[in-house]
Amino acid sequence: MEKQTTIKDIAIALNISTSTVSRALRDAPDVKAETKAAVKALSDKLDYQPNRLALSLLNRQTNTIGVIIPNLDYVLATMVKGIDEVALEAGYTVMVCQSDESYGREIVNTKRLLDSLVDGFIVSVSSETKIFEHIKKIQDKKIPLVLFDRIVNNIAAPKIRLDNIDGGVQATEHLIEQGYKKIAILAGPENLNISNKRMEGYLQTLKTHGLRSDKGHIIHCDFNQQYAYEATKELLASKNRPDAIFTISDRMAIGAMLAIKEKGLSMPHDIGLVGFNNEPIVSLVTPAISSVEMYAFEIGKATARAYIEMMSGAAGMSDQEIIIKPKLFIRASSKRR
Amino acid sequence: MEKQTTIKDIAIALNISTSTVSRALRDAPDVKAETKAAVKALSDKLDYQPNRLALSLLNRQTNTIGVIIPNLDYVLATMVKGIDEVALEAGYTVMVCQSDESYGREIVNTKRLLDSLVDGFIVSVSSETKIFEHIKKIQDKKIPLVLFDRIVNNIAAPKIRLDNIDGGVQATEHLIEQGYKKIAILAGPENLNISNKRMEGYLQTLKTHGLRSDKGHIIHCDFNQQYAYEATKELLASKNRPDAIFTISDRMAIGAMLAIKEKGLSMPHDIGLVGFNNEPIVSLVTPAISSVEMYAFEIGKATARAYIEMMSGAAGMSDQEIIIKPKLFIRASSKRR
DNA sequence: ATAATTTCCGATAACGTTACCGGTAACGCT
DNA sequence: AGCGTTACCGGTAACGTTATCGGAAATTAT
Repeated sequence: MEKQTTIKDIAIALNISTSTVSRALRDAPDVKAETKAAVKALSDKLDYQPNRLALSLLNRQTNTIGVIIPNLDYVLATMVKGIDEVALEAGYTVMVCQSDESYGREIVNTKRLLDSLVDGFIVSVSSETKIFEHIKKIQDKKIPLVLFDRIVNNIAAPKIRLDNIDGGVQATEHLIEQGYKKIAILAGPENLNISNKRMEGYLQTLKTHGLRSDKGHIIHCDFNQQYAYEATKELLASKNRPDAIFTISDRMAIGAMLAIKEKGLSMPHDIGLVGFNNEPIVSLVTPAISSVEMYAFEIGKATARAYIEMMSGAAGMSDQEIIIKPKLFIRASSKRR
Repeated sequence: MEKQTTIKDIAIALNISTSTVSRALRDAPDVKAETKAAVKALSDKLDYQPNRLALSLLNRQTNTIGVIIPNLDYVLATMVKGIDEVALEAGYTVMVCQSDESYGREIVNTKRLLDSLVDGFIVSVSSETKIFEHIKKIQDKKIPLVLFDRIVNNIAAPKIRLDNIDGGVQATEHLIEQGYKKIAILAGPENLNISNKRMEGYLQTLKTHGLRSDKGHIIHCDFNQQYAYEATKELLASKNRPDAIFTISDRMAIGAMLAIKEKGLSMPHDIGLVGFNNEPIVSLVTPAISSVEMYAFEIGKATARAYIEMMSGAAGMSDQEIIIKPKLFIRASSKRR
C-alpha cells in the first residue's frame, strides 16, 4: 500500500527528466551509457517495477486474458492449467472467473472483466446458459473471443473442443462389440452442447448397428452424481432394463456404479458401464470404469495458443474450429470378452 | 478492441464538460435533474462502462485480490471457490495464479501481480517453497497479505488454517480406539507445515497412549498418489509391518489402498486406513476410506473475510490466526469394532 | 571557421477518470 | 439597488508511463 517507486522518483533523484529515465530503462539508443548505468543502478536499488495500470491505460491493452468457466471441477481445472501454462509463457496474465454454472454470475463476470480489465476472453459457457447476448456483446465491442469445451454454435469465434460425437461413437461401439444390446445413456441438461454431441455419437452408432434406441433409455439429468444415482436406480427398475450404460461424465458414472452395486448387479457381467473424461478416480474404484479421455490439458493449451494467434492478428482464425480426438480407455467395467 | 465509450464521448455529444458527466453518473447533488437524465440516457444507450484502469490509477487501488496457490486440486479449488464467493460479493475481483508447486513460478507470479495489478494478496505457498523472501517483499511494500492453508510461520499476517494437529489427533485417536497398535504415517515433504502439524498430532497421540512410534513407520513422500503407493508397498514388506496407516491426504490414501489390495490384505481387518481432506472419492471406493474433513470451502470464505476486514483497516487483524476445527468421518476402512 | 550532422536530453500531450477550485447566473432578502 | 446565497457547471491537475517533437551541445565534415 506504500507508494511504489515510480519513474519520477528516479528522475528527481538523478536530476534528469522522466523521459530519459523511461528511455534508459528500455535501453533506447539515444541515451548516454553512463546515464543508463546510473538509472539502472538506482532502479534496481529502489526495486522499481513499472506500473502496469499506467501502461495499460496508455496502450489500451492489459495483456490479461479473461477466462470464464462454469466451475473448477477436474476437467476444467486441468484445462485452466493448460491455458495458464501457455499464456504465462507468452507474457499474458490470466484472470479466471467461475460462473458456478449460473447464468447470472456468468453475466456479472463478463461485465466486470469488460471494464477494460482484459483485452480478450476465453469462455466456456455454463450449463445453465441458454441466452448468449452477453457473449455477443463481447464480439460487438470487437473484443477477441475464443470459445472452448462448452462452445456456442451460432457464434463465429475460434472454437477448441473435443470431438464429442466421436467420443460417443467410441464408447458405444465398444459396448456393442462387447456384446451389449440394450445400451442406455445418461446425458446432461438438454441444452448442453457437449452432452448432445456425445449422445449424437451414441444414437448414430446404435443406428449403424441396427439397434433400436429405447426412448426410456435416454435420460437427461443434471451433471451430478446424485442425480445419476437416482436415474440409474429407475433405469434398473424399469421393465426394459438396459444391459449397459454410457454416461457422459465420470461423476455420473460413479453415481451409476453405486446404484448398480446397490441393486446387487455385477459389472461387467450384468451391466456394462462406460464413463467420460477419464478422471483419475475411474481407475481407482472397483471395478475400474472404462472412460473416454478428452485430453483436457491439451485442449487448454490449444485454446491459449488459438487466443495468442488471434491476438497477433491472424485473420484466418476468426472462426476456425480445432477438434481434439478423444480416446476410449477400456477397463473392467465394460470388458466382458 | 474497438474504442470503448468514454465520459468524454458523452460530454461532447451533450455539449457539456466531462466533469459534469462524471458527477451526473455518480448522482452528485449539484447537477440539474434534466442534465442527469440526459447523461444517464445517453450512457445507457452507448453502453458506457467506466474504465477501471483509469480509476485504479487515480485511486491507487484496483479492488483486485491476487490469489496465489500451488495448484488446483480438489481442496484448493474448493477453497478458491469460497474466496471467490465472498470476494465477489464484496466487490472484489479475484486473480488466481497457480504456482504449480514450483518455487520459481511462485516468485514470477508474485512479481507480476506486484506490478500494481492487485492491492493485496491471499497466498498459500507451494510445497517446494523454503525461502520466503518474495512473501516478505510483499509486506515490505506494505501490501496487505493474508495466508491460508499452507501458511508460513515466521511471517506476521492473518492466517487462516485448519487445526492440523487436531486432525492428526482425531485420526490417530480413532485408530487406537479401534485397536490398532502399530500405526504408520505417510506424511508429505519435510518442509510442508501442514504435513508436519498433522504428524505432530499423530506423534502426540501415540505418546499419550504410551505407544512407541517406530521410526520406520514415519514416511515422508511426495504429495502424490504414486509415491504413496510405492511407500506403502515398502511398509507392508518391512519386518515390522504396521497394522494401520494414516495418510495426510486422500490422494495418498488411495495410493496406499491400492498397495494394500495388491498385497492381498484386507481393510479394516489386516490394515486400518485413514486419509485426510474428505474428498468425495473416499466414499466411493471399496472399502470407503475414513477421512478428516477440513472444511475447505469454509476456510476459503473465512480467508476472504479476513482479507476484507484487513482492507477496511481493522488494526487487530495484523497477525490474527483463525483456526478451523477438522472432523473425522469414520468409514469402513478403519472401523473394525 | 562554418556548416552539417550526431548525440543526448527535456517538454508536452495523451490514456480515462475524479477531486478540487472557481466561476456564472439566478434568486431571495433587506 | 445591492448584497449574499444557492444551483449548476467548467477548467485544471493528477495518477504513471511513453511517443513525439524539438532543441542544445558536441562532434564531424567541408
